[in-house]
Amino acid sequence: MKTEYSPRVTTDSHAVTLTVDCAIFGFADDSLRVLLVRRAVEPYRGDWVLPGGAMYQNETLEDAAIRVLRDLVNVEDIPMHQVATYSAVNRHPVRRVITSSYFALVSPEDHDPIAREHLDQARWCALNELPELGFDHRIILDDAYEALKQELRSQPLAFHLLPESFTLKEAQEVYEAILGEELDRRNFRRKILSYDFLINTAEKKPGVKGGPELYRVDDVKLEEHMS
Amino acid sequence: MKTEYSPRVTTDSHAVTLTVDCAIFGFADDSLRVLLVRRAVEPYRGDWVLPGGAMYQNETLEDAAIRVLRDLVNVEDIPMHQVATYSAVNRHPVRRVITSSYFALVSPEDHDPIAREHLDQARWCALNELPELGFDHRIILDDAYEALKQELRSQPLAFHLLPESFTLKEAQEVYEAILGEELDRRNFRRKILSYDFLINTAEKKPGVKGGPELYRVDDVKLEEHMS
DNA sequence: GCAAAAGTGTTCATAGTACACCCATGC
DNA sequence: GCATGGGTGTACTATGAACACTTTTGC
Repeated sequence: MKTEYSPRVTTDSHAVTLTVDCAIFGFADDSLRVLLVRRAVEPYRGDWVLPGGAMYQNETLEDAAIRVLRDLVNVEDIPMHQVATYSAVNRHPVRRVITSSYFALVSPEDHDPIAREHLDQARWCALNELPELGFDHRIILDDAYEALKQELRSQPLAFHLLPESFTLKEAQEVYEAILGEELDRRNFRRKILSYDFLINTAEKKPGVKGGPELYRVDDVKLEEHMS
Repeated sequence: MKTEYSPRVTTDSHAVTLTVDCAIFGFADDSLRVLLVRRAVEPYRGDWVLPGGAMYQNETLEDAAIRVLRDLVNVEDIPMHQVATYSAVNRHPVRRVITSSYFALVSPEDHDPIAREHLDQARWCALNELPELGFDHRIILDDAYEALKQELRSQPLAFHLLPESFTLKEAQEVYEAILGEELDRRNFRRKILSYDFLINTAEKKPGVKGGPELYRVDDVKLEEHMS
């Protein structure tokens, strides 16, 4: 681990710490999960929280969020979306800590998360089985989840969760898990096929009843749909 | 344009300043304006920027934004909306400054803005006549303007700009100025009358051709529409 | 062959957009 | 009385929601 300093933020007279907290969402076991870590130090020792950390001197907040993501699940090139900045005076019981939140959407099976430093556990937690979270992280998580859903409704940002080729049913299951609601199969088909980044491979997925067709994404055209 | 600023001797290499910058929008002379101030000190001396300032020790970012608003135009009880946080390492040429942006919508005629401290001018500037802005404030302003438009499309947040009673034409002019586009009179009527917070006062505005009817807002019901 | 899943099209409701006529008022 | 602006209603379009039947495959 690098020996970086987290900058002390000066306001008019006193020190404020600036951090990022990341809601890293992943799709596993047919449900949407979020990566939580458990604190091994005070305050909130033993409580689950969103992974986060102090911003370093020569990086942006987004850099810091990407670093947190990389250190935890060893994933890069995943877009981080800024959600909001939380600055309540007493949100940290000891110091003044202001945090900016980000969310990302990854494939959990890629790598196991690693609990580092002042953490003793890390796990993918289903959204409907959340423990109580330390600090104001439940609010941050809820806000991030709303932002994720809103983004997904207007942009196809979940296709990197799928394998190289996939059935529309699999894509629909990802959408349903993220949005937390069931979707009509035909309406879903029509909607995502109306984009033009899905390519029918003319192959059928073997071993599955019904013989579903396999699709893959045209990365160039998909990129055009991400504004 | 930009001139030389006094190079800073680094005394604390880990210091970051946390500020707010406010896009305070107002409706005057039939056009949407934004409050700009001119810097009287380096860096960006002589350049127009969004009003802002450092967050104090015992206030939130929102408190700071409200304070900036109050100090400049002496208006309170106006909702401030957080837009985003900007943390590019070199966005301030001298120090590391991270800023959170807010927007608000006020009636400019209420009070004249006051240039204080390290500012020498303040004025309401029409959005289509913007000067070049210092720092990255043009980007911040553009983002805030987009956020304002998006909010207005989904929430009736402009009615506090209107007098106690007003005609629908006057309301429409406010909407058109903010959204930057002309609206169809009948569609606009239908849309805002479909909400239930507008009360027809059964009076007509005197001195105006056509005899437009005066409306006022039911504050309780309006509040219900603000989520 | 039969159960389960995949592929396909139509209808309806809703929201937004475009548009034309009559009425009230100021001058 | 006439020009200007205010008030009203209808048709078109796009978008999302609801819904049923046929075809393919695993077993």
